Amino acid sequence: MFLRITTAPLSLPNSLNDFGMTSSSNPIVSLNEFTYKKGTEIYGEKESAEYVYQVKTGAVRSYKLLSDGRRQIGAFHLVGDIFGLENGASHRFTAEAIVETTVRLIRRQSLETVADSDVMVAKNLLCMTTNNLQHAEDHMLLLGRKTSLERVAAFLLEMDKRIAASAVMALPMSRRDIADYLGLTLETVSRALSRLHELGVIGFLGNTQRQIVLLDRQQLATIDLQD
Amino acid sequence: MFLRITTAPLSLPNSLNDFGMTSSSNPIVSLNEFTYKKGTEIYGEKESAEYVYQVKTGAVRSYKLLSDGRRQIGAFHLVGDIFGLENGASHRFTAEAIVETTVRLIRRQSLETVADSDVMVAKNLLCMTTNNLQHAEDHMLLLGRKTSLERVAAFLLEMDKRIAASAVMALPMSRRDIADYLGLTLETVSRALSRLHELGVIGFLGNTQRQIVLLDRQQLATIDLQD
DNA sequence: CGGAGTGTTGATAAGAGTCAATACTAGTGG
DNA sequence: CCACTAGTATTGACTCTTATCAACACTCCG
Repeated sequence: MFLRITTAPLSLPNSLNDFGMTSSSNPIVSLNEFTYKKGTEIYGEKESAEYVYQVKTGAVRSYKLLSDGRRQIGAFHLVGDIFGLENGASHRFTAEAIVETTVRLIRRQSLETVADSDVMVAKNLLCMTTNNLQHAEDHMLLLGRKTSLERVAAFLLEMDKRIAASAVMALPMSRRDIADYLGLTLETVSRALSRLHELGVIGFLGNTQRQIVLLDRQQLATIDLQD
Repeated sequence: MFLRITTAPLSLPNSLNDFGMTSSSNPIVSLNEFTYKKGTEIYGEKESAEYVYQVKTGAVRSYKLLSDGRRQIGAFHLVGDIFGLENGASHRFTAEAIVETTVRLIRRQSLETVADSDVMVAKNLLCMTTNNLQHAEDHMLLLGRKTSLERVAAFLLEMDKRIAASAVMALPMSRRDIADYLGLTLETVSRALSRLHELGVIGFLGNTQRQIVLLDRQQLATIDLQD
């Protein structure tokens, strides 16, 4: 197997805090780390949801498949993001590591137990679910009504908000991943990026095609029509 | 104004129960009814969310608009459905009555107050939000990856589950509404329905085009590829 | 260096959109 | 009650965006 198991330090970093747990409210929640190689599955659709995950390093894609192989990526999970949070017992997406990825694991059951008594934790669960819902709602508008250029512009702006360490954005995902996120083909994504390049809105850095510089955020925002 | 205001009977019907409230847990939550005429707005996007709603009779569409008028309907709310539940302070959709519609109103604040103390209510809020999330996730797959025929088939099956009083389904919404829900044009929806009619999968009842009979659910499910 | 994986670009096809004509339905008022 | 009208639905002809198929280029590894 490709898994490397390590025990987390006892001084909690920030994952439990993200659920609104204070050090006093819950002393011991199983907290481990796993590392997944590029392209490996973290969990499958309809598998029982035993853990909730937080990305420590790397990037993850969550997707659904139709029976003939068509794929729709519902979300990308980047460093710090929590994913795999389901209310029912089973996962509604398949999650895969896009690149080598280390995640923190929280047992779902321990989380639920705490939520039963701690209203603060319960509220945070609701808040996180609501954020996911809001993202899905915005994405429905993109998938249902935006043109290919608008979709790619929206994608770049979203990633800029979430990744941009500096002016340059290092995308972990391939053109195919972007296409399956935006409901397009990889060729259409490539053409849209070329077009934005011609227009002087974005630039490519170095010799890789995944390092993108946003030269004109203003114009990108104009291309991506807002609601 | 088009509003008719009535006070609800003191014996709670089922709306508060839907939030997990027992008669003992909370005696008084403001509970009123409003009636909206066909086509009128119940609330607008970005308006502050003062109430949560439950459809008593009628039907509601929730949608987002792009600046140039393109519309994406995120959900239809039918009898019994609760909508307008936002975590943030403001609505993320515009809600309109599709036909004359009566709703029950619950003050958002009173709901929040109860949720702070009553874990049961908080859990029900989470559960409802999760159901909305699940619907949005499934709809992303439809919008991103399904063909027009698959979308219309999926729509009919969804409505069949939710409306079908008998074998016949009386759709409250127009072809345009269906189109904006499925990310298509009304012409494409009409053609898909005609095609399903030719194929003997559905039938039209009486002299209206909105009464549809599902003649072959099996084949409909085959057309709508599942994940 | 070689080969697999990834990305770009071009030619063509197909599905859905647009525009337009017509039919059907429901609501209005004489 | 019927005729008129506005709104809604269907269908056809044509266009356009995006998908598909294919060739080629680049990059990252071993």
